[in-house]
Amino acid sequence: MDGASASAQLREPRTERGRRTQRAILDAAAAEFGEKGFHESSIVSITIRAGVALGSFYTYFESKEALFKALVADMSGRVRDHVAPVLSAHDGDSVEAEGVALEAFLRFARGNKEIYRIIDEAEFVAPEDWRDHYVTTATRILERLQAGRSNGEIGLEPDEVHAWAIMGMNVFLGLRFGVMDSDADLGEVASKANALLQRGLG
Amino acid sequence: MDGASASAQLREPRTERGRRTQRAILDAAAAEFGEKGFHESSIVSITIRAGVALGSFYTYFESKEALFKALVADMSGRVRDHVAPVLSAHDGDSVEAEGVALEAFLRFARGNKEIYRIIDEAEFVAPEDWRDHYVTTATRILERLQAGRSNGEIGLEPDEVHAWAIMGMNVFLGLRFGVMDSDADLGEVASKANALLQRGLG
DNA sequence: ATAAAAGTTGAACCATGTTTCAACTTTGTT
DNA sequence: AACAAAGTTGAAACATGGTTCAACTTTTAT
Repeated sequence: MDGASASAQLREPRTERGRRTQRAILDAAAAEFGEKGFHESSIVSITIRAGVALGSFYTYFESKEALFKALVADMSGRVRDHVAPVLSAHDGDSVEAEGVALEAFLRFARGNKEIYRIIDEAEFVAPEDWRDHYVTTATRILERLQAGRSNGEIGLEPDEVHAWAIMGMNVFLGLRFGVMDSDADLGEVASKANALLQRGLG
Repeated sequence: MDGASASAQLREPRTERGRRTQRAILDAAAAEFGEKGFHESSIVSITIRAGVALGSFYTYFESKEALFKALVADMSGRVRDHVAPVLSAHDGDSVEAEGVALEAFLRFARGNKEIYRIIDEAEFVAPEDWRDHYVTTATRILERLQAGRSNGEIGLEPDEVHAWAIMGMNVFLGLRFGVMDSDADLGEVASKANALLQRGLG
C-alpha cells in the first residue's frame, strides 16, 4: 500500500520496528477479514493474531474502517499487478488476451481467496472504494477491446456493456471455480469462457 | 414468503392483525436493509419504520439474522417469479431467450434495487442462502442451454462454466445499468449483451 | 551517555444495539 | 358475557467490541 492511498490513516511508521508492526497488522487483518468478513472480525482478534497489543492498532490506523479501506486499495493493486505482466507478455489476438487475463485472474483468486472476499465485501463496507476498483477494471478491459477493435480483431464496436459483461463473467467464474471449488482445471474454465467470447453460443 | 422456507423463524401469525404486523416488519426491513445494509440497520429503526413496538419484532422473528434470511428467500423467489413468466411467454430461439431473461432481470433490478443489494449482501450475512440462490439460478440457466442444445440452436456443449459466465454477466450488468445507472436503456443493454453471447466478439 | 521521538501496552471507558420480559390490550370462541 | 389465545408494548438487562489514554519501553540522533 502506498502513502497516497493511505491518506485517511494515521501516521505512517517512522522506524523499521513500526513498519514491521503495521505489516503484521495488515497481514493479520487480511486473513481475519477474509475468513470471517468485516463485521465478524474484531480488532482485538486481529491484534492477537498479529502478536501486538490492542492499543498499537491505533498507532497505525484511524479506525477499523480505515484499515479495511487500506486493505481494499492494497488488494485492488495486487490483482492488477498480478494480471498486468501476464497480459503484456502475451502478444496474440486481443480476444485471446482476455482469456489470458481471465486465467491469470482465476489463479490469483484461487491463491488469494481472502483478497477476493475483501474486495467483494467492500461493496457494503466501503462502497466508494469498491466502485473505484470495478470502474477502473472495466475501463482497462474496454481499452483492451478498443485496441483490438482498431486492429480489426474485434467484430463489433466495443462498449461499456461489453466491458462490464466480461468483468461480471470473470468475477463469477473466479468465485465459482477459483474460490468455491479448489480442484477445477482453471485453464479449461478460461478456455471455455474464452470460446464463448470468441464465437458466442450460436 | 412461504411457511416452508420460514422454518427458522418464530411462530407464524395466527390472526389477521398478526399477519399485518409481520408484513409491515418485512417491508420495513427490506427498505432498511436495502438502504443501509445489514449491519447499519437496526431492529429499533426497522420497528419504528414499520410503526410497531420493538418487542413485537420477536413475536415473529427469532433474531435479526433470521429476518434477513427470510428476506433473502423471499427476494430470491420474487426474482424467479418475475423472470419465469417472461421466459415461458417467449418461444423463439434459446439464445434469444437468454436475452429476454436478461432484460426482465435488468428491469427487475432497476425497480427493486433494495432486493438486489439484499441478495448480494447475503454472500456475507447468510452464505448458505446466497449459495442456494446462485446455484439454483445457474442450474436453471444450464437447463435452458441444454434444451437449446438438443434443439440444435446452440453450437457447443453447454456447461456449468457457461451458466456461471452468463449469470455473472447478468449480475454485473444489473448492477451497473440497473442499479448504479437509472437512465440506461435496458433493452439496448440486453441486446448488446445478447449479441455477444450469440456471435461472440470475434 | 542522554534526551527526544517513536512505539507499545492493556485496562477502562463508552456507545451501540440486540434480546428479554412481565404487564397490558385486542381478538376469537363458546 | 366471559374466558383463553394471540398480539403489543417499551423499559431494562445484557453483550459486544471499538476507542482512548497515561504509564512504560525501545529506538534514533546528537
